Amino acid sequence: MTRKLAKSAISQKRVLDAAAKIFRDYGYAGTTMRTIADEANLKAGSIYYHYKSKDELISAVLDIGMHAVLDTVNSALAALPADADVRQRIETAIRAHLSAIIDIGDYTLATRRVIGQVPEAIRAQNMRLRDSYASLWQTILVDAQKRGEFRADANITLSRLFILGALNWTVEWFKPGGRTIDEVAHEFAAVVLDGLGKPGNTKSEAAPAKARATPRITV
Amino acid sequence: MTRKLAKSAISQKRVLDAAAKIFRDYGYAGTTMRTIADEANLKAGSIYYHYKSKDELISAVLDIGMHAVLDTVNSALAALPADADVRQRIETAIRAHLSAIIDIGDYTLATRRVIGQVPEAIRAQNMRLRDSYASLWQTILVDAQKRGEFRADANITLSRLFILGALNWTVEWFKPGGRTIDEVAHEFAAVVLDGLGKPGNTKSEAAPAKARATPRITV
DNA sequence: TCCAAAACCTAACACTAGTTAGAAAATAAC
DNA sequence: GTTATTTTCTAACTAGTGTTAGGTTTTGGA
Repeated sequence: MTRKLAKSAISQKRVLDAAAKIFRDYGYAGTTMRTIADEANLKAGSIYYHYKSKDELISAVLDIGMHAVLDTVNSALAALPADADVRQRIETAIRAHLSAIIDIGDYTLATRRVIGQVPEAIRAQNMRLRDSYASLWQTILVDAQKRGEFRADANITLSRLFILGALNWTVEWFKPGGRTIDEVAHEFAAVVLDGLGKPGNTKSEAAPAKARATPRITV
Repeated sequence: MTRKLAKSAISQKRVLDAAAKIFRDYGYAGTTMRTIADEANLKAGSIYYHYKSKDELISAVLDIGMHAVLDTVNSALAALPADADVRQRIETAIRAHLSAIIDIGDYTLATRRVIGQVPEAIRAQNMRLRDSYASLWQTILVDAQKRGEFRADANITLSRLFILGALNWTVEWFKPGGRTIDEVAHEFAAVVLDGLGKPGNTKSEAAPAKARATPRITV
């Protein structure tokens, strides 16, 4: 029956690339099949030969975007020597993450930008990947703490959320042509590992955190 | 002429509240005047008695949301004793920021969620406020560094972007009923000031950062 | 009670959305 | 070239968009 499988794959890729770019720029609801079609140099109706709905398109973009981050960070870590210390691991992971969400393509950018506005069903489907990625970081951090290279009282889960949040938000301000990714990654790693405070000046648990006279705002 | 100024303000507020909530849930393009109207218990056409366009609505929401963060953090800092140390200032600012974007209402949430997908003209208008807020943090951090309470080699601008990114991303994972804001703020402040590494183990500038054998990913 | 201003609603406008059926063009094996 | 298959386009449909003009109800002071 199927005598050929043709270059359908080529324009399917073209459509997907266009979709990623447009989703990134206009958000989920703001993206139009006709805009994607323009970008991919065909007509809106033709998209449906490759993808059977807008939701299937965004779904594909999200999967690719998430996998890109996961795979990039994973292989960057795998390429490290076995005896790499925490600082190397953290900075490498940060640099790989930033590279993925900034340089590798529009997929990761689109993913970070639209993940909050996509239909619930699609977001749920993307959750497994997000969880995998979270686990990757959690493992790095927990291991480091077990090996005694982190403060014993550090809350790893909250710290991970803090770090990944900062990394993800980078897409909102990073402009190519300014700072390099290496520069940013190095400074971020410094904050994560050393903090801003002067070494020796740390008194995390001894801080007068509970007995202050400041207003509690709303909470 | 104007014999009364009436409770127009009341339903104007009702419309605005509804708008904030819907914008937060569905994004800019995904939000419908009719959906907002439903939430505010009136018809779509009636919204135009209070606001003359959808853009004016989102604009109002953005302004309020941004002001809420700015004012909350500002007054929390002002309420601190004059001799408050860096740790107190940072933790207070973090707690106030988190309180604002999580508790004070849907406005800040909507602001954080849609700021990237709003028409350029509106985003530009909101920039002044964003810049003011950035300056506030920049001042705190620069002052601390001048007073010698921070590492001298810390890049304040990048650190500020790191911190604010992490704080802003909180809206993506924070669920009321789980961790308290105080808890999160305390741990975040600890990371910012002390880092995750063990005190005394810091070697930020002496780190073998440039001469590693790891792949540079794409960059 | 009256009445003008305020607040809201109805019904529609012009437009655009995602999607589809069927025709047309491009493609590749024979 | 012939022909079956793949790929694209055209043209439309329905549903929903922001917005508006004009009418209706509500409101509160006289």
